[in-house]
Amino acid sequence: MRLATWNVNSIRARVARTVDFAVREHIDVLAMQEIKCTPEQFPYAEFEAAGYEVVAHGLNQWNGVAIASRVPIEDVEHAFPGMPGFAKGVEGPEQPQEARALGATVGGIRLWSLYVPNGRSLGDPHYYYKLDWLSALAEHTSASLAENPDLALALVGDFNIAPTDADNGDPAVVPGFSTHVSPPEREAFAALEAAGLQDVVRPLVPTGYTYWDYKRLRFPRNEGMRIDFILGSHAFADAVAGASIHRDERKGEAPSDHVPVVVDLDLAGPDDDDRPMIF
DNA sequence: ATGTCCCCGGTTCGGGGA
Repeated sequence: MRLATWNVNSIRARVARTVDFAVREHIDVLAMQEIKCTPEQFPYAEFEAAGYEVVAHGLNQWNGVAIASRVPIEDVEHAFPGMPGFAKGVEGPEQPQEARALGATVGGIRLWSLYVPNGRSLGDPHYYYKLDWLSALAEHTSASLAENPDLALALVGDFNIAPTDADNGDPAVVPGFSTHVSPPEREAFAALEAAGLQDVVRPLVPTGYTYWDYKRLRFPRNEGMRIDFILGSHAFADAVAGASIHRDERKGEAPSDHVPVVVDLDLAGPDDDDRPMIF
């Protein structure tokens, strides 16, 4: 099975590109972030014509997450337990949850398509929201794996954190002044690993960015960031047979500012490979 | 160069977000 994650930066603006990629790369399950639409607005027809079922979670023009799959999508959740909410100028527990997490079981994997809050700037209420959100995510991960240590759990998406200095090539993102690289954010990312997850792509693709700002020629200069990840439990990681970061998807007409991250999985069970066999 | 791109409201532009 082939699993991908991609912050598409508006699915309506990029549906042809997104489906073309999924078909061309034989993606079985595609987790998307920043669909920027409601389920009513989602362009289902293009995905269905290519053989994908879609579950979408979006509340308005902001955020939004979805999963497209060629295998059945089951047990959908629109937030993980304990997920904090946020609203500008609103304090306390009455803050509404945003459309940043979509959980589903696909092909025996418990999958979360995640769009971690950006943080905006150090000290901004959104920055503390980001840290709280990640802390709750680590709590949920710990609880899930405590209940079933052999769960094939995958947290995928845009984490909005560059875990190491090598993951930041954007000269505007300055340690000490910028989000994405601050010690608390990196500690929050490490806490996900401590909860029982590992970055299954980095051992196979040690270098490379997944995002380049639209501004200031960041892509031609290759001044990007590695902020999109596939984190898996040991049962998931054991099935990983390959990985790739599709840098070319940042090229051409009207690209997203992020590119797809892909893993190939060797899963137990019946042959789920839809590619033609060649002898 | 606050340098781009996307959404919305309700319209040819400003605001918000990343």
